[in-house]
Amino acid sequence: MVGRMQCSPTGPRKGRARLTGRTGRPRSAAADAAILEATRAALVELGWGKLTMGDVAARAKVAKTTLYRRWAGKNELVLDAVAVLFDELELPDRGSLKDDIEGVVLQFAALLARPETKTALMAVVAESTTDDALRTRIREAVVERQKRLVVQGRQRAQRRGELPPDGGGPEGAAAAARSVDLIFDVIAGAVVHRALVSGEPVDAAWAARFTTLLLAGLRGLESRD
Amino acid sequence: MVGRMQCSPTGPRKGRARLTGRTGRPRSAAADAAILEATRAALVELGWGKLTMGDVAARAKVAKTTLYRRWAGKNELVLDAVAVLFDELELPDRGSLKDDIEGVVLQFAALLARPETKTALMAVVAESTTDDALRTRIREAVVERQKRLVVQGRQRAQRRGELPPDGGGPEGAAAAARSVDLIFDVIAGAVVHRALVSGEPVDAAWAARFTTLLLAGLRGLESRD
DNA sequence: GCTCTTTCGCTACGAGTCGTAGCGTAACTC
DNA sequence: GAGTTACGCTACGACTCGTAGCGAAAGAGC
Repeated sequence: MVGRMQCSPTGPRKGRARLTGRTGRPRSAAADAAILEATRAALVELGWGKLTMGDVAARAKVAKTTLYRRWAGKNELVLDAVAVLFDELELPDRGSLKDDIEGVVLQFAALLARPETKTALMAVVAESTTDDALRTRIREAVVERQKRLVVQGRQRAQRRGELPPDGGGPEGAAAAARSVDLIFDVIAGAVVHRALVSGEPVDAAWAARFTTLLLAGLRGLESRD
Repeated sequence: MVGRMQCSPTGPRKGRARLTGRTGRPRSAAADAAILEATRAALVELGWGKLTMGDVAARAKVAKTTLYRRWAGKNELVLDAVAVLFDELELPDRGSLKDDIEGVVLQFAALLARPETKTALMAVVAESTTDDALRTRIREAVVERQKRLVVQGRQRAQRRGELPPDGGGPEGAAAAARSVDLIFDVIAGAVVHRALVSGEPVDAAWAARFTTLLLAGLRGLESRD
């Protein structure tokens, strides 16, 4: 729920918000769900370019004005509609760093194979190049949240002894953060580029080759850093 | 000139086309240049989302109908307008594979830092997910043409002895082609992701770290492939 | 020169989308 | 019950799209 304009849909209140709860008719949580679902359906059928606010409203069976009361525009709506899909990504423990990476690469590829995610992700990123607020939202809703997978995989590999532990002190923490950022960009970037720009399949064979490359690089990088 | 509808702008004819040359008033090459330049200017000022065909026509001082006579729509026009920028990329020989890669990474980053390229590239790729013809054009006009940089860098490194030579026979050639594809997706993907999705700068320090990672991976990959 | 062919600029048009305003009604809090 | 907010609906001006039709311009072929 990144692009919501005000707040407080119907549902359980948190903390002292119960006391300061706003009066009046609450927003329908069901409408929210219907709108986001309708947005995803419209993305599948029409793609980003031909998707219109009026069409989404009709699918969700809400008034067009209700859409504009909650989201500033198409960008924010679509971002919210697809951001939740990225939270489904997980990092199952397959016993080795190589298998962990291959697993997450294939999972990510499956997500990007869905028509609603691929058309929406690229389009929203494109719009974010001329909209700073949108860029911030993308970072919060997608980028930063998925870095957890890299952090998690790295910790596991360090526990297994496959990678050296972080250096001590603030310096070591900064170096570790830089490594996480770099690895994240390499993995996500390579998969996205292969799938959407090159337009070729991210299958098990490619994932294996990519992982081999990355793993060799990781050992070289970590041993000297 | 990928998205042109028919052909033959004013200019020197090639081969026997001189004899079979069509009669009638030729298309204005100056108008072509003005339109593409106007498109880039509009991209800078408005970004993909707010760019309109009417606006481009006004900037280029041509009639809107002239635009539609040459390009099917916004997608094709913008692709042609930015594709030429990618041809400026070169691979200067800096003496070592590491320096060559760092150089091309920084060059690519500088290209992606330009507002017209970043907003256009992502948007056109997004549209291509629901338009097969457009996807093919992107591959021809951008992707395949830039793979030359990888091929070139690889050959240089092999000549220097920094990488092992390709294996013999059709099998070796296929493996080499797969390697080129993989490396291309990793380099281009990582830089694009860092610059546009993560939204952080691709500076010399990042390029050095990335190159170190890739280089270690390359040696590991090539030695066993 | 002349004719033929194609492109050009211009105007006008219906269709579709945008985002908002206004209104009466529904839902919930105190 | 009073107060407040969300909702559905309609209508609207502004804008963009992509096309059609016209007369004029620019070159090719004779």
